[in-house]
Amino acid sequence: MTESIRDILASCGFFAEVREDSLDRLASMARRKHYVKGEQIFRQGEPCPGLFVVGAGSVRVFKTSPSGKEHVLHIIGPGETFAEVAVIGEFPCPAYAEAVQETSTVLLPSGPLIRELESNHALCLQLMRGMARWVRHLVSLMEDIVLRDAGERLARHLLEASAGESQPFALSQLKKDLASHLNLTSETLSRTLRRLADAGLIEQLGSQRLRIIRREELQHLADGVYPKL
Amino acid sequence: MTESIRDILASCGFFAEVREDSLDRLASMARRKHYVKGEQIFRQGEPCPGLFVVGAGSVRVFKTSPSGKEHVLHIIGPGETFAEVAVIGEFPCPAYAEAVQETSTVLLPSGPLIRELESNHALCLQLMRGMARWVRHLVSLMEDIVLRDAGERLARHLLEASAGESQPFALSQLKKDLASHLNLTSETLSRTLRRLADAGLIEQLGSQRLRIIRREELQHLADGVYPKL
DNA sequence: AGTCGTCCTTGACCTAGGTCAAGCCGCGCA
DNA sequence: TGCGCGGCTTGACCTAGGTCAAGGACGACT
Repeated sequence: MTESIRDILASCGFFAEVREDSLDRLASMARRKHYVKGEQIFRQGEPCPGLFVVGAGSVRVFKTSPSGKEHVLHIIGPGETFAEVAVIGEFPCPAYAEAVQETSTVLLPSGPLIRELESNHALCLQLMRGMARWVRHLVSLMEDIVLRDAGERLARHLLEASAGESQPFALSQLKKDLASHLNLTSETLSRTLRRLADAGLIEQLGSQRLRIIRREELQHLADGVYPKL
Repeated sequence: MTESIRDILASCGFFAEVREDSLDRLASMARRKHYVKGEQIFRQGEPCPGLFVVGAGSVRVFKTSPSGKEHVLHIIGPGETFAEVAVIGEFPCPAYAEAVQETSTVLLPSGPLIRELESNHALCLQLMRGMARWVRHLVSLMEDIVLRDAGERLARHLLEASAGESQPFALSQLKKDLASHLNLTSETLSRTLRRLADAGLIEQLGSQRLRIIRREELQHLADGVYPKL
């Protein structure tokens, strides 16, 4: 819990290949920020304070519509970062961020970080690759939302979240947040899980854990080959 | 039409701040590629040939679902680039690309470009900023699709496409492609345009041009404040 | 001028998924 | 040990937008 700034930065993929001395420089410009459950980290439209690295806890990044609906873009866990895009593009926060639980982060303030980027080529390359991954993820999320129905979307998500193995695993977020991420209501998510369970493709173990029983068929469903349900 | 490779690169925002000598290096590694109307440029899943810069014409970048539906991510016009993300992330083409019309492009092959990036800091910064913009655009498209209804989506698109002024302007793409981009069917797009026209917010001039009449109200509609239609 | 091939428009109908309402479950707290 | 509250489930109903089908407009060839 009381990891040092250095430790948290080092645990983050973005800074994996950065040289020791520049890691020190980054650490010296960084501040720790701590948030209680439900606390707002920043609001859409605010100037972006900098790049956040999560040390412990998790953060919900989401957008809202005028009518009050919200869409969670991403849940960020330990070792992951957020707001990097706004820092680099130097535009205001494009979304809201809020702590799901008690969360500790490291903040690399925009100004110094941008200056560091001007001179630190390795860091620049890293961030660029990180952003490329983020774009790919976004595009694939969009693809899901636009091209697939609820069942296919959910199947794809479960396959990815289960990380390959057929052991029971925990959803890394509340069902309602997962539903929002997949652009579903929690009611529909609930019903869809039920159908998968009834068809014997998965098994629900309590409300946060589940197990994939017939990975093969779930994969077919995700690919849209399966005769639906 | 027969602009030089240099000219096309120079016309592209990405390379605006790149020094003369590295622009020369880039030009020397580049090849021209020319496509006829409807020709495939690359297919999803193929290794990415490199970064494309459009000189003339336009390119449709889209994804398809197993069931055959397609979603156009972006229409790329002169001076714009595509496939940069795949080059930088070194993953396969994440979508299909196809020439909408007769199109000429410059291709900067992946290998040499990546090597150039390793040593060219200015180029690296440029590409990073370009990607940040692309992420912002993607997020805002997603926001539209997920949080807004057909009317709001269309209103937002029109306001953006009209580039501020109240002059008549041309849609930069076929209506069916625009519909797909906004995740609508062309039927719904047609009906929605009709409603806007009936309400006197816009005027349709032929099938590719239109004019915004009551920008104010269109803006309200886009913002979701307007009492719908 | 005629014919074909796109694209666009319009109408009638349908359905995936959202909305609303009720009840249940599980956990933290007194 | 009971209470309250947030999250989850289920059912009944509704609607935005998709699907299907039938023209209409317009340009590119012959």
